[in-house]
Amino acid sequence: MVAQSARRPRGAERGIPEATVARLPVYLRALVELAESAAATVSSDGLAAASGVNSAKVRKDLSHLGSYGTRGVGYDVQFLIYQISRELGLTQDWSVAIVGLGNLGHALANYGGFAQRGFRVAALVDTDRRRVGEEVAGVVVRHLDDLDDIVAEHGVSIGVIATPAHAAQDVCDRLVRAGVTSILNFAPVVLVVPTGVDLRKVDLSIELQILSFHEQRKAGPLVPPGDSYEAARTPAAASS
Amino acid sequence: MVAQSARRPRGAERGIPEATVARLPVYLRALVELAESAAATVSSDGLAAASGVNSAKVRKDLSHLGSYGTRGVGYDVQFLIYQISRELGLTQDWSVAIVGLGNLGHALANYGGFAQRGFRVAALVDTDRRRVGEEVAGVVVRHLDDLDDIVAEHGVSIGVIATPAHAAQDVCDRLVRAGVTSILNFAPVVLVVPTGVDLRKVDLSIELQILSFHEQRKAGPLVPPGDSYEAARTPAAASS
DNA sequence: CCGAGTTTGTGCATGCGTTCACAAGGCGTA
DNA sequence: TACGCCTTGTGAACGCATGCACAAACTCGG
Repeated sequence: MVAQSARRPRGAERGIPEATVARLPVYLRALVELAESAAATVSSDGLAAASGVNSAKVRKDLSHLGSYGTRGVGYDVQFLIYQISRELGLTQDWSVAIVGLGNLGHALANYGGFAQRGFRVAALVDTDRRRVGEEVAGVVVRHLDDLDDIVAEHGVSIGVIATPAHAAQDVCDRLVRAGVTSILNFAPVVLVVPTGVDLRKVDLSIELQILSFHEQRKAGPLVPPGDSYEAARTPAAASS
Repeated sequence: MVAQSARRPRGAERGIPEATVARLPVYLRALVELAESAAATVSSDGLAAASGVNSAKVRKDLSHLGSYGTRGVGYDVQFLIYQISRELGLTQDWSVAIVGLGNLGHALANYGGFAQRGFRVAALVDTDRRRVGEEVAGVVVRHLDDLDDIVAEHGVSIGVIATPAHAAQDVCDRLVRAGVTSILNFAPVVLVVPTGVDLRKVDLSIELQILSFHEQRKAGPLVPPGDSYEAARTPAAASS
């Protein structure tokens, strides 16, 4: 799903599986909670319970970072928090630009979870002249045409796209041209990026459709497979 | 990630792989766009390009639904739209309740992408007495304590949790008790649900952390692995 | 009716991710 | 120091997903 990131053929050294990377933030959150309840160490079983996975997975995941546990004891909570933070690149701050200030863009700009992890919302960008100049979450909204300057000024490396679908690819291209190398896309559209740029997507409507699939299975399908197409020429999804 | 959903040991018949289910909504969106540009048929290559995957995957995915293509021609766009919609359960409407009307809850309530796919935002729920009674996106906000009635009234089967983390598990329990069997969680916390309830999560902060990991790799790690822990006893992540 | 061109459907090989199960290793107590 | 207890780290087996490559099957033109 994500682009590449240099092949690293040598052994286990330095090659962390993508599935593991996706779980590290979950462990990190669980560990921070444990630290708050004054726990000094935690076993793979304990961390597994707090993260909603099984303990074998926890141990294998953590083993990719190095041998940071102590047999018979567990893992030092503070030390593990530091190691995971470092591995995820959270020991430095990242500047984020959010493009598109509709409902979702506003929500993201005000979302507290970003700043907590070292992500600074450095810039807000829109094309609507009425929104430009306005202040949202303490940041002044600027125009998309100034993107190159904005990215350079703040050293933005991560861009968040919260525009309507039809504008997303253009915004994406502009972000890439301005020098942004990681993009998080909320627009319901497939984006194309050049090699070297990482792209992740969050699609609210797709999540609901997956739930719908399983929900239907629970009740048993109402329509027998393959049938009754002619009786319903206009399917549920009719517009873009 | 999702709970279970009855084992179906028999052959290829009726057992659609989870990875395929996750891609069907993407195909569906691409097909609807193709239909708008008046295309009658599409090849696996064409659909693959529009969906950002490769054509072998498209063919294998679609083969799980049945043999709906014509060799030498491709797939009938309208027919495929209908078949995927039916498989995903989108030929019926689903009632959705959104709990928590902060910035994100508002954004979700106003998000047009839901209604388009047959998801009706039937109810908005909050605990803040000042918000109860208010109208958002044409729906009156009601109190969490009335959840049982609300779910029963509207036949809600899907719940969306957009509350702060500390309230999420309680809200989740209440939803389950009221009869909701599918839950989409936006709160940054690991939820526990009984067997038979499907749970999916969207975590904005985790997505950024994954991007951060890859971003760091591009530049080369600033801190040599395993070192300098003592110099930085307070990691980036310090609060919940 | 035939042959060239096109595109599906799928068997097979490969790789990644998960899980089991256990040896290796560290701690505490006597 | 020695022994028993606990937990990590990992080898190995398994299962799922991906992608290749090709036979089967359909269309169209002559």
